Amino acid sequence: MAVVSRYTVALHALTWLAYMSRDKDEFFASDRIANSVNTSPVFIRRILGQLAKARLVSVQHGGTGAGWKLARAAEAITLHEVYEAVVQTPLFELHHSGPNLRCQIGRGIQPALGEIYGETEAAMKRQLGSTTIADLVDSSLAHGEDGKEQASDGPQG
Amino acid sequence: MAVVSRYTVALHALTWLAYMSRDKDEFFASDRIANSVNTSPVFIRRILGQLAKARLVSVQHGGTGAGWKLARAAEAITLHEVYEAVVQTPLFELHHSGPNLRCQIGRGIQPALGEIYGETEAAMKRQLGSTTIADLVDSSLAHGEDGKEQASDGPQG
DNA sequence: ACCAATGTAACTAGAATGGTAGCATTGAGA
DNA sequence: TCTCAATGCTACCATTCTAGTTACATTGGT
Repeated sequence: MAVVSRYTVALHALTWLAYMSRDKDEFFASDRIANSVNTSPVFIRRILGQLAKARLVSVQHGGTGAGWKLARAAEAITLHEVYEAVVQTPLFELHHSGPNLRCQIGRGIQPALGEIYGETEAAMKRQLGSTTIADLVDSSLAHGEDGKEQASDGPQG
Repeated sequence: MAVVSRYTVALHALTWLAYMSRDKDEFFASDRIANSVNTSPVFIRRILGQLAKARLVSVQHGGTGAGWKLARAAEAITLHEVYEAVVQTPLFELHHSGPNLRCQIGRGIQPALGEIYGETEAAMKRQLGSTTIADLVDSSLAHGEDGKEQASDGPQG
């Protein structure tokens, strides 16, 4: 498999928040985000909680206007920051059970792979750093134009 | 989690085969490779079978000298090729259950992410393409120098 | 005080990974 | 032709991870 869909959900949530914040600057409940992403509110809250720890979103716990909103302008949040906030595990896994250390190759393969895996993950993150949530909003709106016939009850679906 | 350890095992196996082939050009059994990687021969055979389909290794099915060897020089096998041979799933997962298509963002987010994910995976593969199995052999040997005291019963240990 | 919303823990179903066992097949060598 | 070491393949299992669900305590405007 691959990078978990948690990352996709995080990006979707942030993109949705950025889009909704264009009209009014308020907090939005996890139910509404979950509705757009088509998942459970608890799952959304778990992920947004991680984004809040990374200071990418602000949270309002109680009261009538409780919910979430971006902590910064969408132009100032890169996909790389979101990745760091949501994904903790390294991109490449090493051996489940360590290699045989009595073997010449087995002794050196892990540090050798560690270097290469590190460079590769860095290249991936460099690419993610070149896109922002604002870019994602624009791109999503451009791609969403086609199927307009299904739009019915507003942007939050 | 991340890219499965299958990829690490594939690289380890190829590196080991490249190292062993420096002395004699013969086929090596999956048992010996499994011993260095510290896993089961069946798992090794599953992975080497994929590498054989991609024409990266040759296989000898029966007879006394049955086993595996590199199909090309180690200098001519890039880590990108190994990745393509072993990993079929995309690097990033999209929504488990598709997003809400009645939402403006939900309608456009998947194609938008598809573009970005494609570019990111391409950047990762570009980086992997800059390293060969021969590089891995050299790097492994350099890193393995330190713990020489454990070397006892030969390189396949 | 009310109550809408979050935070969090526990439990579950489903999928994926890697290990194990069994058996048919291959093919060089005696 | 027979032997036998090795692969190919299938089925099954334990473990782990993901995401969904439920439940309940907590927060904090009104």
